[in-house]
Amino acid sequence: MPSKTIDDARLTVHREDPPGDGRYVFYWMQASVRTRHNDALEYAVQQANQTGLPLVVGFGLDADYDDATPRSLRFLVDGLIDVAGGLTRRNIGYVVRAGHPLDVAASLAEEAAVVVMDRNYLREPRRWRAELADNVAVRVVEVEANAVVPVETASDKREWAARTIRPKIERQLERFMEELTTTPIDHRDPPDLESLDPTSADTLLEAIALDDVDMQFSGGEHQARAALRRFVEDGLPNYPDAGTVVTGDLSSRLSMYLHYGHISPVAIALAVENSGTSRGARDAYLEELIVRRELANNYVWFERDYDRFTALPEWARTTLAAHRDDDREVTYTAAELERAQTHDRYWNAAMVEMRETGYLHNRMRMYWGKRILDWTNTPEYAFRVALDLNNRHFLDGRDPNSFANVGWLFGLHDQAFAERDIIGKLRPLTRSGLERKVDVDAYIDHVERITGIEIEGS
DNA sequence: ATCGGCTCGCGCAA
DNA sequence: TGCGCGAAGCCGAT
Repeated sequence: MPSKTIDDARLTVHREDPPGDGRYVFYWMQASVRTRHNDALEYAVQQANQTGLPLVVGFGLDADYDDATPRSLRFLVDGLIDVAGGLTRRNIGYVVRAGHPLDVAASLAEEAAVVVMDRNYLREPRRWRAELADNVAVRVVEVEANAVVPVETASDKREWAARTIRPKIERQLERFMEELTTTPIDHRDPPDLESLDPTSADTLLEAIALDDVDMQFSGGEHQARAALRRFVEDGLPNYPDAGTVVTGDLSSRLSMYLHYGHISPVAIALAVENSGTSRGARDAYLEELIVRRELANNYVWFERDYDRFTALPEWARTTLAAHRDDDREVTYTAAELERAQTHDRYWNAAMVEMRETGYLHNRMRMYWGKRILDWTNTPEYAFRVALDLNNRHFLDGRDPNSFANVGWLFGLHDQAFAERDIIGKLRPLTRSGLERKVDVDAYIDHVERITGIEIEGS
C-alpha cells in the first residue's frame, strides 16, 4: 500500500547528503511526543523503508531545562511512557536516556544513516537542531508536525496582528488540513541500544531524581485524545459561552497537550471540523487553535527577542514609558504575588489555581496578567514577573503562546485605547469588567474546592 | 440596553 | 494618500 508523502512544506532539509552507512534511521523526538498523527514519525518510517533499515526513536530526558518543575517534568514523563506502547507495536526502537537532549541526540546520531527531527520554535531547540546537523555527515531532515500551516509557508515576516496573518493562513488551510495516514514499517528488528526502561514511570522519575507529584492533569497522547473527545462532545457545542464560564469544562484544555506535542493540531482541527457542531462554534474554536496559535509561532520564529520587553511594539513601549512614574495605589514583589497575597480575592484565586493546578481559564489569565502591570513598580519588571510566573506554573508554559499571550498583556498584537494612568493606551481590563462577564463568586468557590485553599482578600 | 469615542498603524484600494 | 478596521474594553451619554 503506497503511503501518502508528507507535504514538502513540512520538510526542512538541513543536510542533503545521501543516507550514510549507519545501522538505523534515527528520529530525534523532542517536540512531537506521540505515535499518532505525527508527520515526523511517519516521515522517519518512510525513510527507514526506503533505506531498508530499522527505525530508532530517541529522546533526551533533561531535568534542567528552563522553568522545569516537578509538575512539568511529570507531565513530560507521562508522554514518554505513552509513546512506548505505540512504538513497540510498530516494531520501532525506542531509546530514552537521561541527559541534555542535544548530547543524547548526537550520541544516537553517530550510528545513524539518516536523522529526522521534529520542530518547535523557541531559540534553544532551534540552535540544537542546527548544531546537530553541523556535526553529522548524513542526511538530516526536520519535519513540521506541530502546526497546521508551517510558519514560513504562512508568512515570511513577523506579523503585526491576527488580522494580518489570518488571510495568509486561511489561503493555505485546504492544503494542510489533511488526515495523516500511518505507514506500516517493513519488518526489521531495531538494534539493542542502551536505554532507560521507557515503560516504567518509577525508572524515568528516578533518572531525573523526581519524587512522584500530585497532578490535576495527566499527560500523554491517550489523555490528550480523551480530552479532545470530551471537548468535541461537551465543550464545543457550547463554545460561544466558553469565554465567560471559567469554572467548568467548556474550555478545551488541550493547550497543555499541544505544548508537549501529545496531540496534533491538524488532528484536533479535523475532529472539530468533522463534528456535527454549528459552523459558528467550529469557526470560533478553529480561530483560536489555528490563527492565534500560529500567530504566536510566527512571533517567536521571526522575533529574536520574543521573551523581552524590547520586542513589544513601539507605540506600547512609548505609552508605558510616558506613564512610568504614575502613582501606583499598591505595589507587590514577585514573591508576594506568587504567594497570592494581594488585596484582591479574584486575583488571589487565579494565582492559587495557576500555582496549584497548572491551569487557568483564558479570561482569568488576562485579568491576572493585566493586574500585575498595575501593581508593580515598572512595566519592565511587570513583564518579567508575568512571564516568569506564567512559564513556571502553567502546564502549557514556555509555549510560543506563552510569549505571545504575555506580550499581548503589554500591547503585542493589540491596538491602542483611550489613555489611562499607569497602563497608558494599553487595552484596559478592570475588576468591574471581570465581574460583569464572569460569575466571580462561583469562581472563588471553584478554586477553594479544587485546591482546598481558602482564598483571602476582598 | 445600546452606541460612539477613544487610539494606533497596517494593508489595501485608489 | 486615504480609509477601514482590529485578540477578548471602558465610560458616559442617550
